[in-house]
Amino acid sequence: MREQEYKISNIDSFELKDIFECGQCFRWNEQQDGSYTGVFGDNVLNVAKTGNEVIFKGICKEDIKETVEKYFDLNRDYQKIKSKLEKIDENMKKSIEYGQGIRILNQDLWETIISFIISANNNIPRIKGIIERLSKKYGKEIEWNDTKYYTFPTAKDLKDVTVQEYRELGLGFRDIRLYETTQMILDKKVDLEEMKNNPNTMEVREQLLSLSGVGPKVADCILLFSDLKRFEVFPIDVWVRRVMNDLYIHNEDETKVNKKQIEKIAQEKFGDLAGLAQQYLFYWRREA
DNA sequence: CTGCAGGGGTAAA
DNA sequence: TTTACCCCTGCA
Repeated sequence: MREQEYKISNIDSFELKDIFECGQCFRWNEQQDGSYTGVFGDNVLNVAKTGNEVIFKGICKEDIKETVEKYFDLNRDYQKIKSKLEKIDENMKKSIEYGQGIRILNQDLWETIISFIISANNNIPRIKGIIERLSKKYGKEIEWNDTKYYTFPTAKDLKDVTVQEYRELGLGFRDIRLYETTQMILDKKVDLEEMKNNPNTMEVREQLLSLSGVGPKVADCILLFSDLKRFEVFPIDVWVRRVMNDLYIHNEDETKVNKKQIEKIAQEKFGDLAGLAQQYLFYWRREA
């Protein structure tokens, strides 16, 4: 554990707000000066951007350059992906213009599973609150700049936590789901390491769906936002349903739009980049 | 002030 | 295909 710093100049597709507010993560918070501080793995990092320079600094377990490159997906050519998506239609072009600085983080699989189970039928401020309380109570403390931060608890950390204790943290009806999923993962009924090595996304998806509290939407978010990094999935929530209906389907009642129909259009239009297309459309529709 | 819908869905009926 | 679910917020 040591304080480190790393700077990058002239990086494309990297805007703090786009990355941290596009709905993929819950543990990054904006600071007074516009920078963001967050916890991931055993790291506490602050990210600031001034002009065309991005500065990462904080407590980092391994080498900060490698840590940052992996977590922020820096080795992927977003420019190339975006220029491909832009050609699809005017809507896609507009949404990419709006969220041009998005990068899809490589978040820890276990943390992503638990976080998105918590996200079900829930709103962001409350999701963030629950995750903070969970980390504070069961995670590991890391102090930096006179502030205490807490790592996301591991499956082992949660081994003996009861359903009632989850309820007291404010998890609501998600308490039992968190408990059951933690046990399933500890018992290796679902093997997370094996998943990362399995190139068959639909097979991995099925395994995720067997976890308590993981339905189609949560499974797709996990596939896209975790270090599984499967860009061909297309998570459909109320906002995506809304934007897809507005743009391509034009049904009078958006809540009645068939999921299969949305999936078909997404597959045809965006193919193996559907996940990223979804993120631009989602962010654009929700924020703009 | 009270009542109620709705929020980045899931599971069970 | 429909409905309840915990908790919080916004609004009638």
